[in-house]
Amino acid sequence: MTTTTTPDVTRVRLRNQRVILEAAEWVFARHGYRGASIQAIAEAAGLPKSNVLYYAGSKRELYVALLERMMSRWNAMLDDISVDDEPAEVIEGFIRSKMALTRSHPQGSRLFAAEILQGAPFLQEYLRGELRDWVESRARVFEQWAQRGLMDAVDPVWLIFLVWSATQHYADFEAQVLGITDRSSLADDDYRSITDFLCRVILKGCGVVSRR
Amino acid sequence: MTTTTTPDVTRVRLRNQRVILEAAEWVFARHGYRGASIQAIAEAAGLPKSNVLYYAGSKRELYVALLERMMSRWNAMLDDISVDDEPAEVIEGFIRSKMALTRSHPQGSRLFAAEILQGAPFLQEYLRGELRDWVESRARVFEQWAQRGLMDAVDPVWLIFLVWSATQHYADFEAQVLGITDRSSLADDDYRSITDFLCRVILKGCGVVSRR
DNA sequence: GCTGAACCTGACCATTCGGTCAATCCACAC
DNA sequence: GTGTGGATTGACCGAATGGTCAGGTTCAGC
Repeated sequence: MTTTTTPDVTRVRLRNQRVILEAAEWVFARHGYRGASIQAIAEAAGLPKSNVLYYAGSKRELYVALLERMMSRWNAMLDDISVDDEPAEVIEGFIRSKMALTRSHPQGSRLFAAEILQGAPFLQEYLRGELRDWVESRARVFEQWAQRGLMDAVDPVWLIFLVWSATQHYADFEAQVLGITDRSSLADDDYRSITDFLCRVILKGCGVVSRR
Repeated sequence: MTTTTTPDVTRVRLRNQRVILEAAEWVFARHGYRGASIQAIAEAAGLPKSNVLYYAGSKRELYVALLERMMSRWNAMLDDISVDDEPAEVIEGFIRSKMALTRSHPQGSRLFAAEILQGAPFLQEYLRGELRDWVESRARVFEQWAQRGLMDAVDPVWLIFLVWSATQHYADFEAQVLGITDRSSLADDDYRSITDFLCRVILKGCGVVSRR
């Protein structure tokens, strides 16, 4: 079984790494990179501080690992589209997949928000690289749709930001949403209601017409 | 030259308090409550740490003072409306005033975001109190407008959150917006373009009709 | 049951944290 | 001058920070 230099991937290793990542995501999302302490992460994970550092290496490595995990989830969502696709389907799918990501990984969304809030020191490259390319390629398709009269001629970049912000909100500002709506948590029904609302308003607001 | 109980020594006091508040808002917005250090605030203000504490009292007092300043700006924006008002005017004014707040006080917006991200420990009361009341009173008006056929029957609370999130985004996620759009800052023209986009899409998306 | 690698962790380190305090500075009224 | 009261700040405190390390335990493979 033993083959390379990397330590054996034991069951206990996987379990501890998972526990540590979950705890760290929670603490980093709540308090940001600087505000998070390894001691707090260790307590959330139910492990001694030394044990956390044994697996994580360092605070920075742990943080970067979490960002990379979240970025890979983002990338899995960023499918490509073609001008021949159906605008309504694409934009609705865009909203729904982004909302699903917010719903399934609220901690990761908040971690991302905290990273951007501090000026995105670890994500500059990603933002100015592949994410920008993805936005621009989508923007070109939206513009072509507008030229063909399939939707209004709105700025496609602002439209993308609108979808991102409107969905992201329910993770990042959850405390505000819960406080104002007098809930202790958002249920599946709430998310369905919000998603339907956003699809309806944004599609109509952009004048998206179905080709069918 | 006024010679009452407060001599012009207060000028020094006011100046330092202002400088400290600005520096603290920047650091707190970037790193959150825990992640911000008084030393960092002092350096940003160009003052010794002791001097910052002399005026601020404590880290907590400084943070609370900043939150209160930001909340008073929020409240100044939260005008009341009546069912007899013009829906298009009210909602457009709502979007524009929120966007203006984002534009004029991005640091304060980010501070607010960081506070919510950490679970709003200092703002629970405000969120569950006057802000909730304001949202509910607005929501009732929106519902009446929908009953009268002046706009679509969308959930008014989700609509309010949509406006908040879409505008807030350009302060909180500024680093992302700048990275993706390849800008070094957002100009007045950009803000005008974004605001017009949001008014157009959201008004149309809610089916707001003018009574005129 | 032996062995070695992986796992675990209390003790420790230098630095930074929020905060205190006494000494000093300084502008102005007397 | 001299007193006065706020403004200033370096020195200092105990606690917490990220990180290291030595010495221990556990356990699978032989």
